[in-house]
Amino acid sequence: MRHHRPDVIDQALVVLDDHGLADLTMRRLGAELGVRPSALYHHFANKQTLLAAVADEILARGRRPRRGTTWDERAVEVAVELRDAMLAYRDGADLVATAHAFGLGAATPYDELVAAFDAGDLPHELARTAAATVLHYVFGHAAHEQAHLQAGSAGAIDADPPAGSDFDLGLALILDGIRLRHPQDALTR
Amino acid sequence: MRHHRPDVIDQALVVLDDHGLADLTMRRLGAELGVRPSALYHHFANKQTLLAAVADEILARGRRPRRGTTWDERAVEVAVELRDAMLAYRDGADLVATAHAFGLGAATPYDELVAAFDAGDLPHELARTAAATVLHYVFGHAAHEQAHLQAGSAGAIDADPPAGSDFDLGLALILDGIRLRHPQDALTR
DNA sequence: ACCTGAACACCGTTCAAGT
DNA sequence: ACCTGAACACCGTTCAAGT
Repeated sequence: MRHHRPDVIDQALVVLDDHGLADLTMRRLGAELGVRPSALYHHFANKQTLLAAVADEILARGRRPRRGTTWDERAVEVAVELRDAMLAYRDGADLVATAHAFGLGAATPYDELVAAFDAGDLPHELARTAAATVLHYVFGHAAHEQAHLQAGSAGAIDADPPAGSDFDLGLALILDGIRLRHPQDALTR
Repeated sequence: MRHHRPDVIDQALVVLDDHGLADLTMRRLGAELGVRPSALYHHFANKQTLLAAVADEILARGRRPRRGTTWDERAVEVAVELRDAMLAYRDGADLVATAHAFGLGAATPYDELVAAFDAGDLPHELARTAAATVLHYVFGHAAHEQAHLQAGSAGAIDADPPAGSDFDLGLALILDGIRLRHPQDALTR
């Protein structure tokens, strides 16, 4: 059976969701495709590149229409969409955050956030910092929450209770900090 | 040569700083200690536990006296100390953040942040969310910055310019969001 | 208490060669 | 264009046995 790039990505998502990021190996992925591991290197230069493509696919599958009209509504939409997209796959947050840290893939959420803040007439440097701040928060919160979820089913971890939906509260808190620095309608809400 | 737990941790920090987290393997660490890899399992149950101990040591070495008097000054101090501690070792942010996500080690910064916010008479649930938000931001920002630093010397990564010291701006933004929810002196500054 | 020796069950990656 | 076969240079972990 001959495969193309998208087939490999699709199967990688299946392996990821069924067995987790640690078990998403080139050898296992090859096996599930009925192919030798070396065959994967025809489609991707290395594992890191493959993972970046998988991260992008996770974000693409989570994409949804924008409904908000104001700059802050749109920023929240981007953040929530990103979070939901990552949580839809096992270890999704870890995978997407790592790919982003490496500068590979997952650039669009950042760009969309910057665009939202730019549209809000924030000074551009503040828009970039605000976007990075929101992004780091969403990545960190999702990764932390997901680590605890997988800990529930497996062993390990004793720490604090599941983060649950204090996500919204933390996000609102950051957004308020941003609104405070908004030239016009500061805190008009 | 016979070693004790602290010797192993010290050498692990040397390997980490010299060669990075990816090269911090049980086999390499054993070799640098003049010992078989299996000997390390006398001191630590597994690699994850060892890494958690290394993360704690990084934080312990970065500890500094508290000077601030107000709750928000102390929160900033904790955040900056945490960031500086992680940046002091190669891949430090990645290591500490991962250990924290796994619920192993690195619990003190969170506890200290909660204590600071509690001292500020914030509702306790808000204090916990605020602490988690700051923590996620610090982890994310430091890990991202460090990934770009190591990218400068190695290959890969094309993305945005180094985050530099917009760290303070992002942190101030979050702190303002928290102050907004403060019962008394909201925005007294 | 701390370590060795030897094994088990894996990894990512390269590369000539096949169809 | 897509894949095989075979190899290279590694991993973490276990466990009986040594001192």
